[in-house]
Amino acid sequence: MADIPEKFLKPYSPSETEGRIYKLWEESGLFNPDKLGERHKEPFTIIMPPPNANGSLHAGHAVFVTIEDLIIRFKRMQGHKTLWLPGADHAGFETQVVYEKKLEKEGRSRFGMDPEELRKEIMDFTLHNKQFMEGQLRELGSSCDWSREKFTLDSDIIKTVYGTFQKLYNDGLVYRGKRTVNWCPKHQTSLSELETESTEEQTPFYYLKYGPFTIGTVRPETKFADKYVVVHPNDRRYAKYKHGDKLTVEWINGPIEATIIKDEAVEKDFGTGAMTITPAHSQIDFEIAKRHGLDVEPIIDLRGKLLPLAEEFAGQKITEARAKIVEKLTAKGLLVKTDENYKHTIKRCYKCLGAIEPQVRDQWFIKMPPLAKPVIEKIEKDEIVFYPEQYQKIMLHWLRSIEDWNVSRQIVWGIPIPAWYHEKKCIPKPGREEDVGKCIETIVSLDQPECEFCNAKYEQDSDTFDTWFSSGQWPFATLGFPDSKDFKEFYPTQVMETAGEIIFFWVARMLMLGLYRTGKLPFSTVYLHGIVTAKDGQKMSKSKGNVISPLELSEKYGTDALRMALIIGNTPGTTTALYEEKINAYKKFANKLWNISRFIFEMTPHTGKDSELTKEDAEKWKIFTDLSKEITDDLENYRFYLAGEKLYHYLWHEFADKIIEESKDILKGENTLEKQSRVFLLNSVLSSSLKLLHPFMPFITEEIWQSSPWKNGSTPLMIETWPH
RNA sequence: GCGCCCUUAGCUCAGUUGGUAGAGCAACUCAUUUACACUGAGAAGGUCGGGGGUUCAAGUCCCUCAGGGCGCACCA
Repeated sequence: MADIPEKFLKPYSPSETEGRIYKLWEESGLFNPDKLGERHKEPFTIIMPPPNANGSLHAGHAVFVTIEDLIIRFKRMQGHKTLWLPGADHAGFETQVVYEKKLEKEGRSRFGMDPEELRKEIMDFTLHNKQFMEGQLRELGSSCDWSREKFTLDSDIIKTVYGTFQKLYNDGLVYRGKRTVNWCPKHQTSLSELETESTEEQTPFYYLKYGPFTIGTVRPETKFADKYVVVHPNDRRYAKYKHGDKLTVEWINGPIEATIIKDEAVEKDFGTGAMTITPAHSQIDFEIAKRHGLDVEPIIDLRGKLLPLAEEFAGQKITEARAKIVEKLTAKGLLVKTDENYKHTIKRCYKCLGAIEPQVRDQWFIKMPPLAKPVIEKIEKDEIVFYPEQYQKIMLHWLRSIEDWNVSRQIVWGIPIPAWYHEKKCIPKPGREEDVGKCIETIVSLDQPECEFCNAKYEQDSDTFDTWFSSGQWPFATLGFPDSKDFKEFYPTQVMETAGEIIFFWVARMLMLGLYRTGKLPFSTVYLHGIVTAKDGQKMSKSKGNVISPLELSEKYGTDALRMALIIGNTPGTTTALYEEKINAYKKFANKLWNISRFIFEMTPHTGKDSELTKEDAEKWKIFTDLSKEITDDLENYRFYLAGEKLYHYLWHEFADKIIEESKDILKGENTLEKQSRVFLLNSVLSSSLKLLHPFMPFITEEIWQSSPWKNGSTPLMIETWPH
């Protein structure tokens, strides 16, 4: 019997342990790859997906922290020079929406506020949350290098982002132009395709008399100024009309001169095969208008209200105006019939689920096909490994049908677009009178440009970048592209681990922008975890009231138990249910491990010397080392769920239930050789098991290690050598 | 429309290149000052969604049907 620390006489207490252990790691400096010893040569890098600094961490964050920390701890023990670079995301639109809700509660609104004032307020809010979030990452055991932490609004990040925009502009891959954008009338900004979602709805489909034509529409409220009627060039029903023919028709607010347009975009079999177009509020109509040089007249303002063109309906919200307009159409005898069973999909803002109102606006776009092409080629050559592998196909499918990306947002919370526009007034500088008209209207530049020819000023674009434009450059921007030591040493990184949900938003953009800017793909492995759901498989959401906070769980059951619950049963890409019974099971496991250690420390005074194993013990050792190899192999191949389960099963039902139970008789017995062999076996299995288990349950394994007789000076378990 | 995935024990899910089904939880029967009740022992539970094919051998590969989920794009 040996004396053991008193704490082993009580059940394992995470709350008395975790803070102390984290401090021990952090003070050792070993999260920083530069502080790791000689053994750690080959770099292994993970760039953390920066959590949004606008709230608490949720279960999804806990998953990424657990998986990434697991990989990093495993690689660190194997002897890699590991860098896990943490960050925080200003999360442009997301944060602005969160902040707007806060303003709303306070009875305030962002509209009418001074943009600079608003920006400052959101910055304070974000920085406060950022600090809070960092504390939570620590509680979850993150062994990331805090000395290299980055924020998406750091000046060096912005500089890199501007550099990329400038390069895209110089290469002709950026353009500014009038195009139909997804406009959210509530949030007063345009959105990318990814930021909208479609819902199917049943909407009345109206057939309206438009002169000799009958046209179909679901949106009579946009039709006031419709002066083009479009039919397919091969439609025999309308063969007697020629492209460009004009005729006067009686319309909603009186007679209107209509022009006939023939365009192949019209489906002959849909409706009557004839439609009028509203180019200002429909992408397809806009494209038709562009092809034929037609007028584009706005009908709806940015708040979703009808413009003066609508005469008596002006100022009304489109949703309210529709019924009244239909009433008027009916009264005028223009309504032919209504199909009440028509189903179509409409786009909605992914945040407020309000209907998107297409608007034609001047916006910045990035040409995506040229950026996607080289990435597609690399993926086809298997230069990236996807876990789960079906995401390779999903990614290729998306990249092959990619569309240009609207990167300008009409919100203040973000990185301002470095574009400058020439003032309207233009008085030539003395002596440059003959250069009138040569002034460059738009300049992309970091600094305020000066006009060569006149005294006019350049004003900066008031829009900001889509957050994902800057996040898409995160791996090389955080490492100090292009010249820093870190960039040269740690780029390209090894693994990108993130939520499957943001594969297009983020992963695809990082691949494209990373390859474009640095010539190399930013990572060689993509691991995508699924959504964490409640026990019944329902998505966690505040409105359902089934959200469970990872920090509360970690306080109640211990971080290690939470981590195990998040790893085991969590295969890449699939949803994982997280619930208290499951976490509790691993809390019990932590205690089991605690008592295994207590038994061994108490009953088997460690001699510090290797002993010869009996034939029986050698067999047991062989079984363990085989398992250890299997676990290493599982971890190398990202099968964390399997490795975790195997360790759990072995330690509890083999080591504790069988080996330790039978050891009781051996240790009480008289056979010295058998006893020495068994003492050596128990110590060896436990010390190696703690190492194997450390990436999964870092706190308790480190705590036990610190009390163990085989501890190597002050070296934490965190950098002990991985068992071979 | 285009694409991806799922269906295995009551529940949640594993099952890596085809070798004859596993874990956790729940439920059942015992044990009860044990390193640990945050426990142990034991037993029970599945024709692997249906059908067909390839094979000596299929939960695993191919085809097909049914049910479910997801992504992308859509005609006013």
